[in-house]
Amino acid sequence: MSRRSGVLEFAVLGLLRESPMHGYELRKRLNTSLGVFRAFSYGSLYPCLKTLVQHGWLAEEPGSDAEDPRATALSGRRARIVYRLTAEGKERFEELLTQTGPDAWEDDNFGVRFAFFGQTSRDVRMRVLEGRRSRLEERLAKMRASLARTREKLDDYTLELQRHGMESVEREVRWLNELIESEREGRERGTSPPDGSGDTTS
Amino acid sequence: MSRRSGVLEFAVLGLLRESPMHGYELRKRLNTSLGVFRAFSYGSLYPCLKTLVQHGWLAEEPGSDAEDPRATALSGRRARIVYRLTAEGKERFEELLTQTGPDAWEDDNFGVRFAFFGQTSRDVRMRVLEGRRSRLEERLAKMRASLARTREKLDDYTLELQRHGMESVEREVRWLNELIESEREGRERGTSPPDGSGDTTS
DNA sequence: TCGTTCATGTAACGCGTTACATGATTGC
DNA sequence: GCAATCATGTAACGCGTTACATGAACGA
Repeated sequence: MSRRSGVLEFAVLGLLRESPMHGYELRKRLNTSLGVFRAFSYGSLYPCLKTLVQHGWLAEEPGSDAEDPRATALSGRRARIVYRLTAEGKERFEELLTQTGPDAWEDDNFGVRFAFFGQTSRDVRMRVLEGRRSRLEERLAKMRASLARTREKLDDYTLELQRHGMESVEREVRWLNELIESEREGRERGTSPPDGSGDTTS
Repeated sequence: MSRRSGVLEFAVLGLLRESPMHGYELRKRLNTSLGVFRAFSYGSLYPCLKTLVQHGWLAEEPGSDAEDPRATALSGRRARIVYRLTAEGKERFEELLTQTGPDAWEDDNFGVRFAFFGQTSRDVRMRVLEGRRSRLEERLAKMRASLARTREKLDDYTLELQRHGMESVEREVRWLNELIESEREGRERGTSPPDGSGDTTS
């Protein structure tokens, strides 16, 4: 077996849930819709697609003017392979959506998770948001403690760096608070996030 | 050969420049002074130390007695190996400091770079800061373009995510502007960013 | 004496990239 | 016809982690 990726698997399943696509297109979407944060390469994508097919979560479909991609490939003509999410694939995606990971799976890949909130039920959204918030706050506590211990020993640049780092984390916590709040005041539908205007405290 | 790490190498050389240390101690420093951002494990550290010794950039010392008061403050333990930066190591570090990398070496590891600004000359600091700023602005341009192209097709959560991402980047650009400004108004010395005072090195 | 922290190290794996190889389609 | 882009794929490497193994000293 190979490539039990995690993020990539999740993202692929999520994108294909909206509509079938071939690999090339898929990669472009990964780098625009989601990919402001993450940029995957073909070297990751194609092997991943293969294993997903092997698991039965995706099905290959012939491209537009060919019947069987493999057969046409042998006859010297390259057709694109369009991937479609199977019923099992849908289940799998659902499972991954719900999964409030045992590890830091939600931490590094929070962005990707968030990108699929439109597909997610409200209570899972809440769980993910609150989970991230609490981890960030934990981290913040550590930073503060560490800073209190070593403040005098650090030079000014290091100090400024830490200050800026903490500020960023604090800012994200506030952002999460807003999101959680706006989830809480009843938006059952998968749309309409907080508010259009980005006002943030300074 | 193994482990031509980059960041880790840089960080180790930089920390050892201040004072000799053994691996265990080194790792702790990596996870406090710098390590709010990066946390290295022994599995990376020890092999790295070995190759640095092979290159002649570090020298191993028996590490018991009182030649150096700081490194041996807790002496009496197991035969730990204290690493000291050689003259060649100092050169190497200098070289890495100056190196305005051909790749994204400055991008992912900007934090670590910044942490050693105290050791860095003002013009190099400027180059690094401006380099990062321009890369962030470039990225910002891409995000804006991509957003303009696909705005209608994205659901609200994705949109909010991108908005927040851009805001963060914009914020960092402003931070960099302040830093650059404060470098520009004549701080020839190796220290004294925004607030605080004091001088540690050079 | 027994668990914890200190201290050093290795092997295997994870997750992804770059570089390479191949061929088809489009546009000038 | 020839370059650029579309499209798929593999092999090798990069950079780091976790899990494991070892052992000395400290504290209760």
